[in-house]
Amino acid sequence: MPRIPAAAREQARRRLLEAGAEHIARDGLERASVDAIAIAAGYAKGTFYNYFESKEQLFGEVIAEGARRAVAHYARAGERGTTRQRLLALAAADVRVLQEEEAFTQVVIREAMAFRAETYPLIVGRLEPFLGKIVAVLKAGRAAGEVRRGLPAERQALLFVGMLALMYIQYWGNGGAWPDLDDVPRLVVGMFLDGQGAGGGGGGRRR
Amino acid sequence: MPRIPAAAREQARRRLLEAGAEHIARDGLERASVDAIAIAAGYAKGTFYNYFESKEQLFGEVIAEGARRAVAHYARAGERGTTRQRLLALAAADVRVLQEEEAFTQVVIREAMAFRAETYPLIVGRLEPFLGKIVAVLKAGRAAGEVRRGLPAERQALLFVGMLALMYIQYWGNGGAWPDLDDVPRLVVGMFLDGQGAGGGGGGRRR
Amino acid sequence: MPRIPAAAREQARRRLLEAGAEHIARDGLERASVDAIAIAAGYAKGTFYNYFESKEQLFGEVIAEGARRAVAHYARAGERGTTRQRLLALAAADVRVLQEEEAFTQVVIREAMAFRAETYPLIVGRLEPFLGKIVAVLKAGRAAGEVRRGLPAERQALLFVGMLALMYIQYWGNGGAWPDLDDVPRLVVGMFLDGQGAGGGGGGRRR
Amino acid sequence: MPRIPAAAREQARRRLLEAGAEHIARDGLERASVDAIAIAAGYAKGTFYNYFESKEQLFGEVIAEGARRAVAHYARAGERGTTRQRLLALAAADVRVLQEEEAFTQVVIREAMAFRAETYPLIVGRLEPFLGKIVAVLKAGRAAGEVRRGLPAERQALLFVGMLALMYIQYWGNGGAWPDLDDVPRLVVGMFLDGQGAGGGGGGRRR
DNA sequence: CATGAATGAGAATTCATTCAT
DNA sequence: AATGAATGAATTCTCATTCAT
Repeated sequence: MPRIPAAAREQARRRLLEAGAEHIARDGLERASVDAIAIAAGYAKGTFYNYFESKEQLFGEVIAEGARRAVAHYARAGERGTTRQRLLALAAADVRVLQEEEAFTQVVIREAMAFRAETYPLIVGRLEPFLGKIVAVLKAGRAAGEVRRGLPAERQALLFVGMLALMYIQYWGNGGAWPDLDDVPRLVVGMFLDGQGAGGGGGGRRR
Repeated sequence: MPRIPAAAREQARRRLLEAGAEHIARDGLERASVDAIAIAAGYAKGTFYNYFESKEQLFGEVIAEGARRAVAHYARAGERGTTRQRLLALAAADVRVLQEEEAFTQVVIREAMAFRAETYPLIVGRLEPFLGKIVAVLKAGRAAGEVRRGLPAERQALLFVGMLALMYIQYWGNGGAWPDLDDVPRLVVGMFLDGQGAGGGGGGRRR
Repeated sequence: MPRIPAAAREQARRRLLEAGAEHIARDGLERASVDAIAIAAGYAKGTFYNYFESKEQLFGEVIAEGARRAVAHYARAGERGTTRQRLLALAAADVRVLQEEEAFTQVVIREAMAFRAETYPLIVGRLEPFLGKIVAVLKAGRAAGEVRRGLPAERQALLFVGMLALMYIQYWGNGGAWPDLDDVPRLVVGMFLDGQGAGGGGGGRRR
Repeated sequence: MPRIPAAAREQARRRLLEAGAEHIARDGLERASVDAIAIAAGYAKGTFYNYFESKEQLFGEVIAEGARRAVAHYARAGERGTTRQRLLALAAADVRVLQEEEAFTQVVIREAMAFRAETYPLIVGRLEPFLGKIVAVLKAGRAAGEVRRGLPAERQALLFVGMLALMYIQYWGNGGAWPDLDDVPRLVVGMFLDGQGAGGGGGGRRR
């Protein structure tokens, strides 16, 4: 097994994946063209098929890769502190993923929101590691009396990531005008734990 | 000028609109084919173009019609009671729209979540009447000390509908397994006002 | 036979014919649409087919009508004087036709110039009456020694109308800038009889 | 990058261009179908679009190519002799173009005669080189007293090519029966310089 | 491996023509 | 007679995928 070729091969694949993510994020799966992706990656059309079986397979890989990259960020977050602090850390990690891998994140979120029976479980599956972390934090929080028990922790975790996604959608939808990405963790965690009713804890002070 | 045609014409248009909503909801705008829509409506391909200028125009009309039908439901909701009660009524109205016009609602939500710069403002515009109602309730709630003031009421309203959409997405995404649509108003309003932290009211009173 | 209906019918037909000539002149046979023609004539699409079997048939009728109207003008021209004078009168009659029936004339000339084996004989046939007049003049001219005998008079006549058409084409082709239509008879007859060589008469001074 | 392809590609393009010229010459731009052209060239429909952006672009290229091929023939004609001899040589060169590139020539002439504001200047532009040659000959002829000065030389040149076109149209219109193409230069130059009046060399009675 | 020419299924759209009212 | 809704054949153009070099 030649060592360099394997690396070279991996690099070509990576470039195609990145280009694919960008095009699919910008144009959607249908409109993104294999030709344009290959060229953006610096290859000719035919080369694409040396690395991916089809456009759909690329799409799956983009989602997988997006999830993989996210997990790397989550790994070091949410370990310590109160439930609120740990959730803030997880949300901040997610925002960092968005900032560093915007195209991949957009593809994942857009597809998640398309709630197509074919891809929805796939995506939930991919998000599993992140969700798992959140669930762990929430369960600890429930044990500590910091989190309500009305819903299963797994549902709560889905709501949490859903609220993150809502923020991103707003952010993308109005061209970055609101919210400031740095505010997102505080906003989401505040919303998630306290709600907008007047009863709860201290909503959103400082940042 | 024929005598019945005005009505007949309207009915044909309606059938195409319904079929269009269903196909676009199921397949997305790109994948939905004019041919299939026309046939599903009981017409030949060419007939479609006697009623709509293009697939894109149909899409716009589907969204407009979806918004129109929704508004009719909202009209009678949210008039009286505490903020919580009024929000429950508004959410219930939205759920009723979903139940009665599932395809139209799916198209609107899916497109809203696709956050495409071209359609996002359009959709927000269409939702204006509903948002307006929510904003009014929230402002009254803020005046009564029942709603927090950390965010502008308009942002809060967007979060509220966003959370409704999240529920629908879950609902569609796992084939109707959860949540039960009848629970959605309570879930969303509870989440929106109280959050999942342990501080607030008693989370889930059953129904 | 009801008298008025017959007249009404004739009038409807006439309006469709005029509208047809204009649209075909402007857009060409392919691009001209039956729908647009009918509407321009003040009728609905279907009515067109009460008067013409098809768009192609309309086209034939437009050509026939164009020729018919032209003949009416020629009828009174070219009767007397020298060959040159008589040709001038015929050319002037032709120019008058152009001015009064521009759409019909354009259709006829454009189609003649498309030299399609299917329509070319048809058109030549339609032009027969005009050509006949010219041939008569030319034959008299040949007898009088005013016209050369190198070619059959029929060929000469075709050249003569061809040269008229060339002038019209220039006229239409550059938006009416040149030649002035009033100059056309003098230009064409001068060209036809004298050529541009230096031998002959004095080309073209004033008019 | 393949080794031969440059040549192969050029050849494919050429075949499509030829087929396009033939179909457009026979059927006109509207009626000619991309599908039929591709098949006539020995390719599948889609291949056409690897070489041309649209049918309209092909059309433009056919005209350009027609002009290009013509210019090559003109290059060596009309250099020496009397005005009559030089015009004969130019006309002969044009006839040779017609014979060798009949389809291209037909397209150019048909389109020129359709006097459409969009293409007319284009075509006149393409003919520029040929017209320039004629103008040069005519100007020399005027200086030598062999050509009349009634019209600008540029107009005279247009008349000259117009008369050539008239001959071709007759030729095509009646299936090649008349005139014999070899006679065309003599016919056209005779007509152009001397006209059909009886004066011949010197016989022009003025008016 | 890379390339890019060739392919052909598919999609949108147009429009002449028919025909029931 | 007039109407205009319905039709479907035809056309242009796109693009994922294959494959010979």
